[in-house]
Amino acid sequence: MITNYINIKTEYIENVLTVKDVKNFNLHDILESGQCFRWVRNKDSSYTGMAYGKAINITQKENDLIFKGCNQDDFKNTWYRYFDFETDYSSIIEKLEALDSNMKEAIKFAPGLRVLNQEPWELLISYIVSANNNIPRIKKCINTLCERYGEPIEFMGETLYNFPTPKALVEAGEENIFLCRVGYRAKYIYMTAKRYIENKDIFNYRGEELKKELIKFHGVGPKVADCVMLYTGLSKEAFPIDVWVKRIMTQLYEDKLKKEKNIDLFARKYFGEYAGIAQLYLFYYARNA
DNA sequence: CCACAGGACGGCT
DNA sequence: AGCCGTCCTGTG
Repeated sequence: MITNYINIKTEYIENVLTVKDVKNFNLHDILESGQCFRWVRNKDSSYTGMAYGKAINITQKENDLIFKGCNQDDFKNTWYRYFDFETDYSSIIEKLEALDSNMKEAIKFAPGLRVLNQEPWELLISYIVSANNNIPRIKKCINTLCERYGEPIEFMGETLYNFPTPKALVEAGEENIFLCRVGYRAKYIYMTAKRYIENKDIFNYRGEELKKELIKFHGVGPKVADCVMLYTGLSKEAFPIDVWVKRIMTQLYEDKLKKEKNIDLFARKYFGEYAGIAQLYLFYYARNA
């Protein structure tokens, strides 16, 4: 069974869905780019993970993506958007490459990167955990929270876990959250879960208004707010600035930054509506090149 | 044992 | 408004 979507086409046989001839898509780079923390790489190089309550196993073979344990509705309703297939990266790359040779080089290093559309609540907590923390430990903390307070799901002979609900974290309490080795962030996580239950509608906001609302949560500053906005797909203009991005931006755009010393403002003017995508290329390039 | 890495907070000026 | 000590854990 063949189905045509905007930008891609898929083939479906017995719970295996193949996306054919993908362009600007590298599964490994996308899932190891620091924007998500819960995907597990298997020995056969496939990735297993969950989002929006659905478990999946994905393998990339050249320009084909093989989704195991995926029916056509799951792909249409969840994974098509999760992997941002609705966005035409070729045209965005063309625009960014036209800006300068720095962008050209960063994109050339990992042209298969994409910004995922992840779940807002999960990202809010995940990026509170990420503050003042490194990626292996962030993953460990989040996995522990999921194993202890998330709903278990059986998938291809193993047990996966949904991300804990706000209610589950409130019921766990600050002391038990602390035992997941999140350190002083336990208080932030607990308070955020409580506040989120009262303010579930915040993700109806967009842009600067959403950022202002996000920063009202304890443990959420400008960087965390930008990450949540970008990696949920709620704002592709958000430009999260961590030490790596700050380092590479001051290095690559030294002259241009003399006029506009606020990196965030400069980036949003310079990269425009795709600042967030530019950030991902630069971040990955700065960390791995 | 110590130094360091990683953002937000809160108290200070 | 900006500066800076503190928070916790893992690694070298």
